[in-house]
Amino acid sequence: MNNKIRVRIAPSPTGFMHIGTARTALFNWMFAKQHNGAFLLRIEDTDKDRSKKEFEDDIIKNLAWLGLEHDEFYRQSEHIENHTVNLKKLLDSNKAFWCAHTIKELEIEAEQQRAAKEPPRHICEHRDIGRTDGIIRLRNDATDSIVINDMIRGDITYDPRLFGDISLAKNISEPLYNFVVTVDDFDAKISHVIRGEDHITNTPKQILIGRALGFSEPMWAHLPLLLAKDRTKLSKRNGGLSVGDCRESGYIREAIINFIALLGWHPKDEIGEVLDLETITKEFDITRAQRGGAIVDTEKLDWLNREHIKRLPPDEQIKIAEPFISADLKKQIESRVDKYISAVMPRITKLTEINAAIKSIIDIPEYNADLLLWKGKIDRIKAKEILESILSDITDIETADVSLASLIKKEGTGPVLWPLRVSLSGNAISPSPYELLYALGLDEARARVRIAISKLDA
RNA sequence: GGCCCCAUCGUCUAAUGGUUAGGACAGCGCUCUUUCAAGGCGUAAAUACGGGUUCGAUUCCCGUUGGGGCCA
Repeated sequence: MNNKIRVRIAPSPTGFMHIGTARTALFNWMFAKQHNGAFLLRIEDTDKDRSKKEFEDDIIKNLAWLGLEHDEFYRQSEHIENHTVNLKKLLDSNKAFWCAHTIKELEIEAEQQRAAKEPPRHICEHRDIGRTDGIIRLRNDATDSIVINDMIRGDITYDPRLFGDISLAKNISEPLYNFVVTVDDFDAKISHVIRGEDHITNTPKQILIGRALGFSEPMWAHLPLLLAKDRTKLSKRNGGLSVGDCRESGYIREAIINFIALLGWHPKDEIGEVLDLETITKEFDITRAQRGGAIVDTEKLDWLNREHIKRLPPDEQIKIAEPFISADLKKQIESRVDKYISAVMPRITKLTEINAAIKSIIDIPEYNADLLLWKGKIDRIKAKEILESILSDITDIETADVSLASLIKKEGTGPVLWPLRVSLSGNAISPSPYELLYALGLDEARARVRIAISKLDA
């Protein structure tokens, strides 16, 4: 099968994986899934000085965590011989040549062109002198317009004369970016190149290089960039979020996937915006992607995180929350960890808030007896009477809600639940009395009610 | 500096010649409720500007402005 869909992401391991990379990965992954194709991960590690194993590991780990598993993996550095072979091919066929101009000379030329408002390009007079030092360039004689047929943007036209002789490699074993990408993509039989808009200008050069090598041209799609608040390209410096940071600050994978999918693409109104990966993949259409850059604003991420947490089944909630609970706290609540998590989960935005939320239940503050009096509508005597009824009625946590229901029927909702809430939490603001009851357990709950009664006596 | 891309509420976006310019988040208000949150209901908020084309432009064309990217 020659026409199998094959896509890739090609991050360089020079920093922690940021959400822009994740978004490109997601769109590629979905495109592959939709067409029963393959999704490749290529680590662009040719820059030895800046590439680090740590970052490569981070990319692999977070891609997996997000659920965007790749079908094939390779490192660019492992393909160097292949780059050299192709470089030689070009040199031998006289399609490439050595340019021996010094960096200094090139800089001066660029400066002059700039001053004269000419396009910055180097048309080299070393083309046919047969030197074998300097850098390797492509002999660029193209005059016909190069048209990129972009799946998102339509036709983009370039005049190839504006590029001059494109640089390919520093030497026979040190190829440059555009050359490497072209060779690797062809080699991996990439059918569709889906990448960020920052690569649009590289595309015509890659097309030219591909043509010289006799390669078939892939389809192109250039995604809008993710922008920081100041509208510049999102990067580590201007507050760009890394996927690892998001995870550590308590965003769950479903929320992150949903959030980045909405940056540059939008589902039909009818199905809403809170969606899982499967649904997004089903609905996604690359040709309908947005063309303008998108500012990353985490307010919506917060909302999506809450929504997705709420949608998780209870046992799953416990599973994802547990790693966020500190060792000290775990020791303190031991066997009741699950119950505390369940009590607190529906009202938190990020998983990192869970420690504080649980602590606020455990550490009951000192409070004034008057707080027990619901909206001033019951007096101390009544409050005490109700709390004593609660104490005698609730003898089993499993049937607590039934006992409370009958008491509420007699006394009213507020008069019963308010003093109970305050007794159990010491606060006017807290999870519901029911949730507190289940979290604290019968013994602790009863102890707290007794304290409340004694306060009313005082 | 050259070339390329882009332009709808604060933000993410829908509407590919005919809509009271729609939705979501955030904001504000009301409401429900045992508190808070959530929920429900409501409200405010946008087609950058100027020319065309057309019976009719958010939509097509040109220009301006603005933003972004790549190159060196």
